[in-house]
Amino acid sequence: MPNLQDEIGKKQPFDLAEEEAYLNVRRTAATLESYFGRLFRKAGLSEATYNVLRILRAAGEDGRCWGEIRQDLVVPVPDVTRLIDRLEKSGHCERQRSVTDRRKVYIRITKKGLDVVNGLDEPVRNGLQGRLGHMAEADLRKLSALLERTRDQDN
Amino acid sequence: MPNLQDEIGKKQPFDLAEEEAYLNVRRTAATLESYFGRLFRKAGLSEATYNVLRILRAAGEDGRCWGEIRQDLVVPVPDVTRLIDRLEKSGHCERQRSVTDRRKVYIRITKKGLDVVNGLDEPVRNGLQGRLGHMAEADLRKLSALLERTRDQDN
DNA sequence: TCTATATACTTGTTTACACAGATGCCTAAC
DNA sequence: GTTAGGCATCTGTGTAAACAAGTATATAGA
Repeated sequence: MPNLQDEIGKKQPFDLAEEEAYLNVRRTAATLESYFGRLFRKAGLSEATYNVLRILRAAGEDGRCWGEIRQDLVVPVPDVTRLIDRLEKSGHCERQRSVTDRRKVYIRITKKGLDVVNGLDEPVRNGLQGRLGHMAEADLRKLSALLERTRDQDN
Repeated sequence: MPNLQDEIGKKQPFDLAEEEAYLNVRRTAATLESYFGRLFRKAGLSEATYNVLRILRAAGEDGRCWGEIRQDLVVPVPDVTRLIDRLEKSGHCERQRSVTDRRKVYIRITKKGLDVVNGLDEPVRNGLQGRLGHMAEADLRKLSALLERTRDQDN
């Protein structure tokens, strides 16, 4: 039963519910990121590159262009170009300039990239269930709903 | 009403409640991090250095040593040494080797550092209320409780 | 058609992160 | 008092993030 107040050795309870929520979000994210980051690294990926490969897998043969990938990313990344540079260099994806609009570059996943993401499906699913599966589905949905409300005030 | 499924252009709804929760946590954290990161950068700090300064402010005159700071950080940072190097270089804190145990290094906040953190109290509070204040306190506490449960299965 | 502006992406550069291994100091057993 | 082992912190090195500025292509108005 890790309570944040104890975890970080805080003396007084949180006065502001907003602050408590903020810190809990950040800490939980860091915990999950650390776990899945290790998992991805074993496969030679970072969380960001893994997510790009998932986007490319979903896009299929058509591929997806720079700006779309940038939009799709759950956690925004400022430097998508070099992230794709790395994936291309390691053979997980390939670039192809659009013929209709030569500014655009379409990116497709390769066989190698597909194999890597597919191979991660089961570990990821197991990881999710191992770390979050102890909670009832209703509580998880409730959590998601509250987090979405947290983002209502965007900018 | 930003729904994650729409935000990232996902076609099908999430099959796994765990995955939905995971992605929501990550995205919400990134959103908050981005907002407060900008706020801290205006004052010449990163989120990590700001948090260290808060820890040092709470420690007062006694200061706090490397390992304690590392423990206290809400979001773990592997390289606390150079983080403190930077804070020392910019004059926000100072090191002092312990006399009783010369392995330990106590770090104290300086006047300059104190001024910077104090000056951020109000903007941070405003930011928290601006971004999360639209939610009822009960919902925020509920959110915190659910997030803490998320971390029950640790490691 | 020529130019201005917007769009899509790339490159440069500085700074920070991440991991492994090294150093210096303390504690306690022999 | 000497040595073994552990602890607290630092350093080296490669990789990635962050921010700003640049290039090439397209679009739209005079």
